[in-house]
Amino acid sequence: VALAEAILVCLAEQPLSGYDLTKTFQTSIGFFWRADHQQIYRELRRLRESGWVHGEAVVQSGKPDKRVYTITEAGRARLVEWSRESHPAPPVKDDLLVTLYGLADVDVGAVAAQITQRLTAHRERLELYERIERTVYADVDGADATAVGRALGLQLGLDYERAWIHWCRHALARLDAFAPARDDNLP
Amino acid sequence: VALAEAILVCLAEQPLSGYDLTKTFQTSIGFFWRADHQQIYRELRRLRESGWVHGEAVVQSGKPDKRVYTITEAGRARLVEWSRESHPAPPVKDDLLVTLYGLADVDVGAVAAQITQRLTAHRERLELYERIERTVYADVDGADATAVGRALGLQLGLDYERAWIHWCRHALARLDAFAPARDDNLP
DNA sequence: TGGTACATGTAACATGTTACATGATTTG
DNA sequence: CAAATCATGTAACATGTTACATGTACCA
Repeated sequence: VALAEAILVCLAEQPLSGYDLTKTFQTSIGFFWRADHQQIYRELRRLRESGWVHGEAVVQSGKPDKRVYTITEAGRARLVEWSRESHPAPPVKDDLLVTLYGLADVDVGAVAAQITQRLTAHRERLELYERIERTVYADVDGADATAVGRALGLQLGLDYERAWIHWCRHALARLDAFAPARDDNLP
Repeated sequence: VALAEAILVCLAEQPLSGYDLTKTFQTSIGFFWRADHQQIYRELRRLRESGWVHGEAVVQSGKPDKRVYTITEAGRARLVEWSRESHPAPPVKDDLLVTLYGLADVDVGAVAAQITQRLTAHRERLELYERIERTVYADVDGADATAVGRALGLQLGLDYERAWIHWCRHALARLDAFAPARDDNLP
């Protein structure tokens, strides 16, 4: 039920087309909530029906026409209301942890290889966040709500990636002692 | 596509009924993959059709009859195959972070209150994990695959909860400086 | 000539959630 | 006497994923 509100959050900042939203959901807000264009177009239809956004066709030359969506007053009200509702921590759901749980019945070498993959991915993600930290949030401090909120989001990302990196290293050491790694496990 | 395999992991250890599985998915494996009874019964039907499990009706006296599921050889093979596939990190999806992203357009006090709620929940979860650590995994060290896998899962849980607790405290301090807390924000 | 960016959608399917449905036994 | 536990399921709906579908403009 939160894709609707995530879209409203984006539109509260500025009017955007479905295409623009799709890109936003791959980067900025995408760090906290993922959605692809199919979901976004479907949800925009509903938001229109609910009266939380309205769309205007914009004719462009050289490019296909687009439909730019703007949040309505009802949409803004909905957003504030939603922020007051309860948002419990989403449960962890992770295949890798399931393979670990069933380690006796799976390929231990393959699991270790997967953890190595994760380690790389988390390191890359951390570097990305550190770059963002240096470039975007280098100065802001006593700033506006948006800056504070995003700096906190970034901080969580940094903490999160560091915790995972730490764990991956620990897990690899542990698994390696248990079943020494061979390099032929990867597909 | 992983609920099927999560069920197979459980059944690889021991035969279980749908009801038993439901309970397992609320605790042990439930820390890594959540599912309710509706999903489990639906999936068991498919697993039966795929030939990965077979179920036997067990007549009980005093209690309703039950259907106990056992993993087949094909099921075990599937599990090993699955463990060799790629398991990329699941994307973060969290309402609270969306409210933070849109902090300028929501109720800041309510967001702070939500973070307080989270802090409490993560502390409780951490205590639970620490209890499990003391009681269940106090001794095991050079042990079998299952023990190693579960100890690693537990370690991740501990790291994860600690990272969140750390962040919640930081976030509350930051938000408090920005917009001093009032106690009337909760519903 | 092929790839990427722009731009919007539908259809089918898989997965997850909420509600409904039934009924015995045990525990407080 | 009410609630929880045991035990299994269906139905409807919401959400997420994969594939299909179309067409222009620009760049190498």
